[in-house]
Amino acid sequence: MRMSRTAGTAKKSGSGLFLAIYRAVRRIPAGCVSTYGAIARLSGHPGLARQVGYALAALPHTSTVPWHRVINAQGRITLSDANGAATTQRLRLLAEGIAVDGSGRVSLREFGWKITE
DNA sequence: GCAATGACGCTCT
DNA sequence: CAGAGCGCCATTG
Repeated sequence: MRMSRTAGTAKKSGSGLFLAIYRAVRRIPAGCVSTYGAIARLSGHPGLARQVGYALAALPHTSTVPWHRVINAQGRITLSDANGAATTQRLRLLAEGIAVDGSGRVSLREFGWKITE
């Protein structure tokens, strides 16, 4: 595992939750998107969908976690967008071949990650 | 230890 | 499909 522990706040928090979430997000194959609830569930913490977003929010730039592939169950990009992160995510998804409309909506029906492994 | 917050999920309208 | 309300739980002040 890459030293993603550089997650400043996350590393200090010492909660395995963050690490578990990061691992689940990394599990997402390219060209697919997953939901916070799914990540929480895959990470072994069902119901902690909110904390998934919290963990990603604390995610450092040095991390190789494809957080942009994580969206809400509605297939919508819900981000604080304090620094234009939402825009970044939209661009990244488009780069992955994922169709995102002007409202930041993605077709989970088409790109929603399906555990096929 | 309590109160407030948040990149959420689900149901109803 | 869009909007509003309620519930869940960990992190932070």
